[in-house]
Amino acid sequence: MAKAMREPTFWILTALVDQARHGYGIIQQAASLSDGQVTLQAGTLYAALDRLHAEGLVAIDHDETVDGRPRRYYRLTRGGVAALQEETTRLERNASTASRQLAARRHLGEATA
Amino acid sequence: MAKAMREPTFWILTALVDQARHGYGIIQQAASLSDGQVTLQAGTLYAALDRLHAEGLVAIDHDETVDGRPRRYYRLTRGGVAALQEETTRLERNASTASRQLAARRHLGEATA
DNA sequence: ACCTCATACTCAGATAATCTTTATATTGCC
DNA sequence: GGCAATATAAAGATTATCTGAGTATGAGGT
Repeated sequence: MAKAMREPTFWILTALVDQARHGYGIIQQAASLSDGQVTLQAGTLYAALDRLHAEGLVAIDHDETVDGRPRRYYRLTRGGVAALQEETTRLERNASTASRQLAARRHLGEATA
Repeated sequence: MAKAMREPTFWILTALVDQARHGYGIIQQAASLSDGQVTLQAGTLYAALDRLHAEGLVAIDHDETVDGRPRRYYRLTRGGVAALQEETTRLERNASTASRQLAARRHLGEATA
């Protein structure tokens, strides 16, 4: 079965589509894009970034140091963009299949409890 | 963060929308609805059905015995229909957000590698 | 001076859904 | 006789994510 991307991973990629961002910036962008519905956990995020980097979906853009604290910026690779595009298409298809089935059920008077 | 439903779970619920089905029937319906893209594993399926039953999203419709082998039919509860509807809406929103971001990127000439 | 909040990252341990594999059993086809 | 399809169950492994703690700085409030 087509390996499903998990939600946090999906939002990380989506947050990086328009520009390179550092960890905290990704968390904020994901929250903003989802109208506050998505709150990425720090532990999830950095683990996922390591994994996505190893898989070649994100690359390290550059490192900065601000007030003695390091900041690492990440960006999508071409593979990352392609993966997100594929995933988006899959989500659309899944949603429309379920929608169609749900609509068909409604026609029938909703017998089941 | 809104607890994300995993794909196999999503397909099990979708396969049960129109009628009660037994395990093997669910596997076939999921394959059919997804044009062969989804192949539910038996181990995943029965574990998920137990879980979904415990959560009240699916109910046992009835048991049959065919050739000495038991067959258990499952159906969606109202809660199951509602959960699938919610999940479908979420998928649509997620997909359209990612779509919008991807489209915006395309405008910019795709600088990043 | 002290506290809290926002920023920014790291790591250890637990949880939970899924996957893999194995087992069992019958029917029908070649 | 053996293999594929039907049909379910259960043990063991994998893995992404979550929880929670730790480290550290600067700004704003009391």
